[in-house]
Amino acid sequence: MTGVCVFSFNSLRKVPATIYDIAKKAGVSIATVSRVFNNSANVSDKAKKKVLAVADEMGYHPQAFAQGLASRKSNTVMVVVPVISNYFFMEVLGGIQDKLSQQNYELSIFNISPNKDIQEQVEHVLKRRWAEGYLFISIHMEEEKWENLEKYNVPITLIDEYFQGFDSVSVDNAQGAYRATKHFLEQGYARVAMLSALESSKPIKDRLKGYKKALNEHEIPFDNTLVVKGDSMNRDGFTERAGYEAMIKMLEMNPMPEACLCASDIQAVGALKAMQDTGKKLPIIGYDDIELAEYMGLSTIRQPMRDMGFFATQNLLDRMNNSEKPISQTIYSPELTIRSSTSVNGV
Amino acid sequence: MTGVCVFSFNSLRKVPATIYDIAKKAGVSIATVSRVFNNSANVSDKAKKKVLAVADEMGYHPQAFAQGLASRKSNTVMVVVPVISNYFFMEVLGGIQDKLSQQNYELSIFNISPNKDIQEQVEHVLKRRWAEGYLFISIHMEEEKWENLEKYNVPITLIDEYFQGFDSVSVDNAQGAYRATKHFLEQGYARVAMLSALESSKPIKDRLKGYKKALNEHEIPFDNTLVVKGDSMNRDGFTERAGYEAMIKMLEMNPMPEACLCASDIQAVGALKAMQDTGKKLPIIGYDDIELAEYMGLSTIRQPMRDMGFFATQNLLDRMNNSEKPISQTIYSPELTIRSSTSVNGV
DNA sequence: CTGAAAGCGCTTACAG
DNA sequence: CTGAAAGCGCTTACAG
Repeated sequence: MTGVCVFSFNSLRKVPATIYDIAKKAGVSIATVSRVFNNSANVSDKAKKKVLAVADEMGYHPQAFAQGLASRKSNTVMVVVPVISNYFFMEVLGGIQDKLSQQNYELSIFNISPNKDIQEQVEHVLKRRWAEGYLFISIHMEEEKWENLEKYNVPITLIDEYFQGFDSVSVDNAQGAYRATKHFLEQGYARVAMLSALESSKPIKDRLKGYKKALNEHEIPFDNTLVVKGDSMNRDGFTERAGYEAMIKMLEMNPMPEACLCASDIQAVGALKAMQDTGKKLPIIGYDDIELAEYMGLSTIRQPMRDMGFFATQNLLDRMNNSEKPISQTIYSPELTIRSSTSVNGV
Repeated sequence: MTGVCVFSFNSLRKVPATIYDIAKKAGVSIATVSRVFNNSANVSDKAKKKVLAVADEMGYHPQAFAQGLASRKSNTVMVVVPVISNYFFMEVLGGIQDKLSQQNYELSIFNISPNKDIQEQVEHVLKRRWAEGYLFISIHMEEEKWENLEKYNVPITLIDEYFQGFDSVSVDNAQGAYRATKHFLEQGYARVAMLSALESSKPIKDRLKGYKKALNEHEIPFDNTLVVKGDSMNRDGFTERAGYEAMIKMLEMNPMPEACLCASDIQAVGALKAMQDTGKKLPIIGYDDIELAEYMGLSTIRQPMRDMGFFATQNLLDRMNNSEKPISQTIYSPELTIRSSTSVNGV
């Protein structure tokens, strides 16, 4: 019954070695073992080798939580997001990882539930002191609520949101919508529609401003009926489905809009499908420039999502190392990329 | 200079309250405070209220690391992935979050770097004992290496990988490719191509098997030239670009393949673009059924990514609560979803 | 229901 | 270069 023996042997080894075990076996003090693993201070080569050998043999490695408590450093960066499964976050996360992988930090993710009070959840997270620094992606709150977070005195960088008390990295949403609308108006289209999403969401609010501004410059009165959204409102309406629904509505209008600016590429994909299904067509511009956009011939407003994640993380790490660093507000300017979806022949 | 006063006041509060501060101020022992926050045991209503009031006033909340060390529970689930910014992982992650948000666990993410030794990285992560349970997504290793992990005696669930020593949740890749190929063959196509990716990647290997099996059943000899991949190999070639490149190659073949099975929807998107750019066309089937597929009219092999994440997490939590639970291997059967990309008229 | 006390596994001045 | 010792902020039997 060798199998059983092996098993019980494993069971005995269940309790992992601690720094004491290593110290004893290596014939040194725990302080020395600790120093070796922090490859800090000056430890004799001999001691170091011995410790490493014993540690390897016993499969020892310092336990993160004990280290964290004793050193008062968690070595963790926490990303706080509203929903995880979303193109924008995925790209931003990619950038965050690119930066973080160069360092030696753990990455934790905290999902803000849309059903509970945001501020409460955020404060709860901060109070636990799980991480040394926080990246908030697309978390939108009123000024006073952000202000209220300053007292935690912990490094925070905002992505896709702005508040003067914290470092932030965002894109000028109004500018993006303005450029897209302007483009259409300059092409001679007058009835330019906006394929929208949840009105109360921050990006929509800002983009609506840019849309109106462009109309205004061309002395075209704002027409509320030209701002259309779908009925499906999961993910605040930033989905293929919602885009499809909205475009169907537009195509049924009489007269039809002449051109359309979409709140996201993903909605634009739905919109393209709607045009295809109905056989009707109008030029559209997306928003984001996700990787797919190029392959779908979708004209779009480019947001440098990956760069934003990378840069924000760099910024956060800088602040973690130097809390006196002046607060920086970085605002990217989105660019219009023209592809086939804006041409008269369509896709 | 009120502003300055407020600031210095905040600075003084920099050191967060501990359980001792709360205990003293509430006139109870630290044990009682601890009990209140673990809403465990029996604490008198009076004491509870008092503690909670004081804690709220001082902005106190137990510190995660200290709790973790003392209780020997990290309350964390760690997801180990090769790349973070990828459609498949994003969807699986979504499922994981769906499940985890019902519980009270932290989510950590560890990125395996493709440049370093996988096993080493994995072992390092386990040794740190950061999490109570681990979800490995698309991490592929040889049997012995997985075996070697058993000694850590920690709950692990594999997603998109199989090893008999751990719980696993995967999809039958051979089966998926088999079904897609079979579909084409039954339609009467003989020269069915496979738009591939990095040959050494596990899913590609398995899918190639299914592809061959179907050919074999129809007594069609395997033709290596019909297995084509792109030149861009980032993300192992599972990108729009690689799909585009591969399809261009196929369309230049003489004679052209009659139909094509793609290794992922994202590659299929690139392939569609290639067909459009060249004006040539052949029926294709994707793989994954990402949300976009429906809107692009892409026929595809459906993998229940979100479900897999959800189910795997449930499985992991179960094991964390009961290490005696028998090992379970869950294998999903992928289904073929027919849309317009397989019809003769194309998309 | 409650408290005193030991312990979780490390780090880090301090003294040598 | 090295060790003894205090401390990080909690949890949890144990005894009452």
